[in-house]
Amino acid sequence: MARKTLEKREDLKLRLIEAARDRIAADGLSNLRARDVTQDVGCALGGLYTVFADLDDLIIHVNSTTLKALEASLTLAEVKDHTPSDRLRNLARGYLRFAVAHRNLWKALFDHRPPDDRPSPEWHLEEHMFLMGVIAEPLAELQPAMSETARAIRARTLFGAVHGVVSISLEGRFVGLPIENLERELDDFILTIAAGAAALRLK
Amino acid sequence: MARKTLEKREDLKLRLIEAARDRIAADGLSNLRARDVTQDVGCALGGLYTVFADLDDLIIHVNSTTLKALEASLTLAEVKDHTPSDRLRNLARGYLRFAVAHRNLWKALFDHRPPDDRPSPEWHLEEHMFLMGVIAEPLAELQPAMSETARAIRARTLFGAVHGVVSISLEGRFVGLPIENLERELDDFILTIAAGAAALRLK
DNA sequence: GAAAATTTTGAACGATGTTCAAAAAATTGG
DNA sequence: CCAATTTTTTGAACATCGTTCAAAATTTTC
Repeated sequence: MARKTLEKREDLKLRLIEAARDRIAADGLSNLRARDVTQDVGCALGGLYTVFADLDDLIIHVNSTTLKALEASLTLAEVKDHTPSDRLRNLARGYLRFAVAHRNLWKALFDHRPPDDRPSPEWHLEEHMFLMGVIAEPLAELQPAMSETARAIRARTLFGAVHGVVSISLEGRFVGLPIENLERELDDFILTIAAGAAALRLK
Repeated sequence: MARKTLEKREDLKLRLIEAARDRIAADGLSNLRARDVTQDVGCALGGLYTVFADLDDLIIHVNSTTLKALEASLTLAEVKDHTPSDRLRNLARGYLRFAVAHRNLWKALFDHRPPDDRPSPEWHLEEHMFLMGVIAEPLAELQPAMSETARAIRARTLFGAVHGVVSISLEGRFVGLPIENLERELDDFILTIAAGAAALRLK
């Protein structure tokens, strides 16, 4: 009956991910401790290493669930029959709101650096790609003349820009500045880019 | 003769900063070890704690020198009698080139997170402000109608965007993509923003 | 030059991720 | 059903950190 043990392993895995997620959400990634999560789920310290390669592996799995939640959040905000500019603005807003609502989990997505000799696995890197994908769509409408590969690069650039703006807004010392102001600033930023893209297209 | 001991302390401080900088530049911030830097300068392990509060304090001083180098690099690229759009593009290029040339030192600027109960000192936070300052200038030309405070926020937004674009370009898996392509992409991005700002100004 | 003050030292401490031999539990065979 | 065997789980032990602090080394004072 190998079935039962497999299920138990999978169950432990899920419970560890959930415990780690709760810990990160509450105290931040830098305060995550192997001893804490194993105690939370009621297994021995070594138990963690029977289902995960190491703590980084566990964190990657937490980040994976966070990415899925972000994906759900963003695709929900997607409305097909808006202008490309509106759609990009909604995506940026959705990203900002998710970051505000799940600050520590969102920060963990980018604060986590796997050790040099053990980079993130391919399957996790690919999970990041959907972010580029959802951006690439409205971008295709905005600049239809662009080649597929150029658009992929541009989508990455756009995501980097939005992420950078959200990051610097939420970290720094400007926290306390009302969310509405951040959102308006981000709206303006996206609007400027969309207007610029449109203007250059006409030239 | 308190003079001599003061000088020696100051000298140790400088040598530790230099050793730490070399270590970070060579192996990255995450591979910096107190035992390594103290061995490099030839003092005891505890010696570090006679001139710095802790390792974070030393890292902050390394980051301070990096910021000064970045400032020198960016102000050098500044040419007053260009169009605002050109000046912003030059700043962005300068930022990208600095990041590429001093990858690990540049990454340390943002990877370093002081512990929750010991945030970065005020003097170091203010060192970041010059980055906003150099951006605010060409921005003032581009959007003269904007209020001072709105422009400060916009400068921060713009820096966040450029930093985000450079970050995502240099990290991710796209490394290996020729610098020229990154630079062209960044140029286009800045150009788009400048064109958008100009277009919206006319409306 | 001896006593006092100061500086430097590095062994020791506490915290942390990780390992692995042994204990516990589950499976198998008769 | 029980004993033998395999598998799983355990947590003490280890290695590696940053940090401390009493003692040694040095410098200053008188």
